[in-house]
Amino acid sequence: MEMEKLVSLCRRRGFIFQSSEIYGGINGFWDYGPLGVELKRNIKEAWWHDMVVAPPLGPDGEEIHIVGVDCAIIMNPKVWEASGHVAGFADPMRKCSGCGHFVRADQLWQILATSSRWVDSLTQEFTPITESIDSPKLLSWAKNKGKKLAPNLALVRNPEATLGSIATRVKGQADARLELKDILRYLATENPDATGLQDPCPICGGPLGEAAPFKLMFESYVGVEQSKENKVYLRPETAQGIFVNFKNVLDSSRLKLPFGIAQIGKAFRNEVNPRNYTFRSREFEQMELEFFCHPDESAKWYEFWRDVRIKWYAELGLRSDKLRPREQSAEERAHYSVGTTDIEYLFPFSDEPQELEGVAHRSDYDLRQHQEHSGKDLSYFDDELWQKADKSQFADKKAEQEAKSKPPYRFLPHVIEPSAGADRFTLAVLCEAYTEDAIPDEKGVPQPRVVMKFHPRLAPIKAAILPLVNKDGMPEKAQALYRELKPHFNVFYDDKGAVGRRYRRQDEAGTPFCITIDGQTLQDDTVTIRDRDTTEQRRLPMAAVLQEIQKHLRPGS
RNA sequence: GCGGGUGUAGCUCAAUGGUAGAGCAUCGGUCUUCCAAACCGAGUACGAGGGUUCGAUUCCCUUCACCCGCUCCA
Repeated sequence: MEMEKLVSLCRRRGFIFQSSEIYGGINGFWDYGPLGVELKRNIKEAWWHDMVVAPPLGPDGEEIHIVGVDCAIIMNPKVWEASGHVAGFADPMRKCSGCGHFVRADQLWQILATSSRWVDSLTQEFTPITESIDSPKLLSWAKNKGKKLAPNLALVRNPEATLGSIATRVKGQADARLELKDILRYLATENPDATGLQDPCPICGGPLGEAAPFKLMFESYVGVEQSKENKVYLRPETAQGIFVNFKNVLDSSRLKLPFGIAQIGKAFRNEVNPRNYTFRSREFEQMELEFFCHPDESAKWYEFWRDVRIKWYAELGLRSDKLRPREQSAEERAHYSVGTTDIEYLFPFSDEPQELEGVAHRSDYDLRQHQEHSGKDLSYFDDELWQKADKSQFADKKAEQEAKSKPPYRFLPHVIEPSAGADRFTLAVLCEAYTEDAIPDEKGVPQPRVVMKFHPRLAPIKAAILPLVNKDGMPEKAQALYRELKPHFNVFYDDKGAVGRRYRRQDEAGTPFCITIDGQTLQDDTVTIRDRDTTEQRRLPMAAVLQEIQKHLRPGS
């Protein structure tokens, strides 16, 4: 399936529009239309229901307790210092004046040494490159391979001047062994007297500009004065709102470990390059659970939530051959994580599966960070264990107090975080649902059809009520049924045009059931119910329609 | 951010330095007995800004958006 077809359908039927489209749009922002908002709401509600209202039983068959919060998008900026986002999200980047490429300043020399094509080529021909400066050979490299691989390198642009300046400079220190770094800087500089030694771009060899912070968090100001003190950030993830409220929730809800706190909400990241429709947006919605547990049990809960989450996607219709869990390697994991599994989906726009959700074992990293930065105690006291403890082992009150303040009685819980992207799952559901097939017309000739095969729980419209023709009392019967169903779920009434056309319209909207009122309805109050995917029809009493449809909307169905 | 490509009606696509067309879709009407029927009628477009020109949708510049590749993706 090509993405353009899906994008076109989403626009045509009102699933997704470009934000501020009449002004030419804005890169990385999207609006959900009438059908899209229902789809995404159903996704969020399914998540909330299946995670918060009625979570599955735990690994030992025990009940799991999860509560929700809804935190402000703008928080005290210290939150983002504690979480590491201010540092991590403002990496100094250097821009190449040749090709415009950005490179992280702190990784430049590592990238040059290991993954720059032109440096590779250079080091292969001059092994070891640091032994000597072989001018004729460098000149020949510059005129051949260099021309293709590093067009903006000083050595390539202006070999004579560059080699000349190297000769002068290096002469004075003939015995000094030059590091690769020094060589590359010489090769990148035409006129060191004017510019000083320059750092080359790993892509094209052009000179890099000064390092400047590249802000990945959106900034704003609280209050009218745009001063440094008033600077705030739009949250880049919802998780931190949960961590900083850990104590509040604990103190107000009588929860005991293990338990979870869930949140669905918007988050913002100033992505370098939003791409692939809504997949990488600058404003997006997350569905996050922070599950707090005893450190000794964290591995068990990590595996539990990972498996629960994979199953959830499969149940809501993502095909297992396109869905895959991928355990991150130790090098790939964030520094706080003891284990992370990405749940990935094979989108049509990519050859590689892309992340829908990350299930991360965050250990006690976040609570510890906030405890240190805020100076507030965020530890958990295991009252139950303390009650059971043999107090006679303590010499005096002081020893008792001492014991109470330490593990196993008092400790920082570990956290398992299943963090899902609502927009990404919505996109995956749209991709998965999009189907082209053919169904026979009145003459039996197969006609192409586009049908969105949503799981009934997620479908924006659950049923359409269609009078076969607009006469003989059929519209009245149909209206009565429409009014009966409407309070329970989204129903659509359509009496325009031929019935076949109306079926096709509902197919594109992904409506799982079409109820048709025909001549027989007038005689015995039965109607036909058409299955979207098979187009087969069954006849059933009008009075049984509500229950029949509801049967398919129940969680787990 | 760079390189390449694309911007004309809701969609798919024409034509043109001088009044912008079609098919499908949409809406209204006639009709109606199960999978985009027929007929009649209607509305809707040159992404934005600037320049050249008597006149620009067409040529030039800038910009914005989208697609592909590179890059980025705590």
